[in-house]
Amino acid sequence: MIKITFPDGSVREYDSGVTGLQIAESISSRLAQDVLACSINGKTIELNRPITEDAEFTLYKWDDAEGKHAFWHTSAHLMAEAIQELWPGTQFGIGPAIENGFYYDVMPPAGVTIREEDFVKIEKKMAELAQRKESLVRKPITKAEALNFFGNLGQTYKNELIEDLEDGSITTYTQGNFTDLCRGPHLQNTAPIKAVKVTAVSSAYWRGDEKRPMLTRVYGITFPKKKLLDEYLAMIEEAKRRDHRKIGKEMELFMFSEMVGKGLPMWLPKGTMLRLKLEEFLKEIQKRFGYQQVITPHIGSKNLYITSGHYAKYGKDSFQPIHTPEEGEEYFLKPMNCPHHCAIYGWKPRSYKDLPLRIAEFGTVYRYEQSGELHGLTRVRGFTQDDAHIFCRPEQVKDEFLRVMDIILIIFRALNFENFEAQISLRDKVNREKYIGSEDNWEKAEQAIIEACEEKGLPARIEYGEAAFYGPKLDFMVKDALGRRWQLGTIQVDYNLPERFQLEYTGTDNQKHRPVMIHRAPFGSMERFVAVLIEHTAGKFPLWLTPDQAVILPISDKYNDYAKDVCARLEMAGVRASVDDRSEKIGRKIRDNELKHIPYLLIVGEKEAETGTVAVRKQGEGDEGVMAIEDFAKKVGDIVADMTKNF
RNA sequence: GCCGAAAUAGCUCAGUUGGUAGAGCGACUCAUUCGUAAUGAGUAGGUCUGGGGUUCGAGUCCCCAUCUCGGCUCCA
Repeated sequence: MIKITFPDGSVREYDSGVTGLQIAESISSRLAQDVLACSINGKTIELNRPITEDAEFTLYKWDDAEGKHAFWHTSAHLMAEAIQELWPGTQFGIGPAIENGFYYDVMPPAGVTIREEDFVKIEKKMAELAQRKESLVRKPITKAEALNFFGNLGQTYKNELIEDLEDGSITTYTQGNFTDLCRGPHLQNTAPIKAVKVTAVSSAYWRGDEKRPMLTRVYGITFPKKKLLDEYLAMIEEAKRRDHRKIGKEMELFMFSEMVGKGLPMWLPKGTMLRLKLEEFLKEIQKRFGYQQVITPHIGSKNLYITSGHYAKYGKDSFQPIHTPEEGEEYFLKPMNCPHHCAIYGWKPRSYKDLPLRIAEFGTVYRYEQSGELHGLTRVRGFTQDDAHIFCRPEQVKDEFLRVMDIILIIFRALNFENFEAQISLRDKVNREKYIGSEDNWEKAEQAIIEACEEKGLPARIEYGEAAFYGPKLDFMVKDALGRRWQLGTIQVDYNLPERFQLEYTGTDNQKHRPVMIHRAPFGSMERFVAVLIEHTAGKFPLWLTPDQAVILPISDKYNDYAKDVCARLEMAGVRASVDDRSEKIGRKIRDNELKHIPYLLIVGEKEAETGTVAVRKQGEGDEGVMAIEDFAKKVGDIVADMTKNF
């Protein structure tokens, strides 16, 4: 008999050799039906693997990450089997489960290219194979046997993988006619795979190395129920609907121009209004938190970046220097604001009484991102950081962290980012020689960050080895309505730049000391933040932020003058409104969603013109009745005041 | 940067094996003066991203460039 301990701590006894499935059956038949994999002592295994020792035991269903992982990993094998049947002679690379589904890197036989047109063929074959309910048979195999087996099949990529494995740890899994090198875990058979979708085909270098051959990467996703697949596809559609590039065009927020250059966004009037609102909002908060605004130039001399160390590190892969008529004189577009701010700090002697010194700037920076990496507003070559640098004494780090966190939390609350999490990036636990700064200061700062998160009640994940060489950091991620994770705000401690720029302050002891520098950007960049905000809200910005709070629609040309009058009176009362008098087809405009991003539609006609009123329709909520112009303005004003009272 | 796929009117897209460039929406004009998911008629808009080539003939086939998209890699 062996003792099996369940996650709730209860213990049951089973015969040695019992399988996960049998344990599930002993609990309930329903559970046995739903369960996909299990784990013993934290290691996920198949349901049909005999358990021969006392163990901590967990069952995984679809809702568990481990269950999905086994499901999709098995699906990857299933897709490989399908591809092997469709294109015999295909060589296989690796085929892991990923966050949403799985992929397999394959090298089809010469002359074959897998294209989108082939997806249905692959899906059908996979569904057909899944219905055979083939078991996945696990087999330990020696290294020599493995090399021989895959060598005979001509699977050179597999053999390369095997070379790196340790003899005795190698297993294969076989379902039907397909055998794959794999350590598992898997479903015990392919029967639960009920809905199959091949989602994309792309290419990827073998082992991510651009000098190695290029394999075809086929992406797919599978589900135990067709309904789940439909939901997933609906979610993808929703994501497309929310795409900030699409909404940005519809709302006329920003544009790109081939002539200006790729990755260089231009903010249109409405987008600029939105951005300026955000900037004002943050400036107001920063004023309260003791920041001073500065402005620095868009270029800096080569010497500045040699001092900062960026020249040595990034010179070649960046925008190339700007030359002047003077021989040998070089300037660079600034890739960050820190060196300029360091220069401001160093401009005059500083006392401990001056610290913390907080200098802020909406600083536009230019970085030569790889062309393939550019994406809408989220990845661009010129963007504006809501940057600030805090110069403080080491013992002030925690306090400053708390204050920056306050700012970030105010912003998140104001913009309804409810699902956010934090990641603390600390030093590697072992290799510490690569980090600059004293052990004492690092220790202090790392503790400060952890404590600050605890004090704020912020659930934070600690990642060791993720810190930059110059200091630990805290990043904020928000999850949008589709569960996608976005990195926004960041707070970073820096011991490096103060050192390089020889920044000092005079302490109470009348000695010179090195200040600590904190970089922080609550939005990250205006571009990326607006992109995330668009996708998060699907273009329905909070009323205080949206470029158009109301559009006035005269029911006919006769009331155009009245509409303009309404608009003027609303603007005087602080409501951002515009008139749309291009035609009288109000109904169709509403139906065609031409006005879908406008919170309030105000319809005016004879009755309204006579009584000085507007007929108010709140988008998505319906008619709110006829009200006096000033009453509507007050209503909007009240809503905005209510939204912004906590800022 | 690499691999692949696109690029046609302001927008969304169609354009069959190479044979006169299309639709819907939008814009404009005229009529209609209309109350919340479709008023009617008409007009204007395109060197089919740019440049070469093949061909009697190229939106369509080939080459090069640009930009966009999906990935890879990268991200101070």
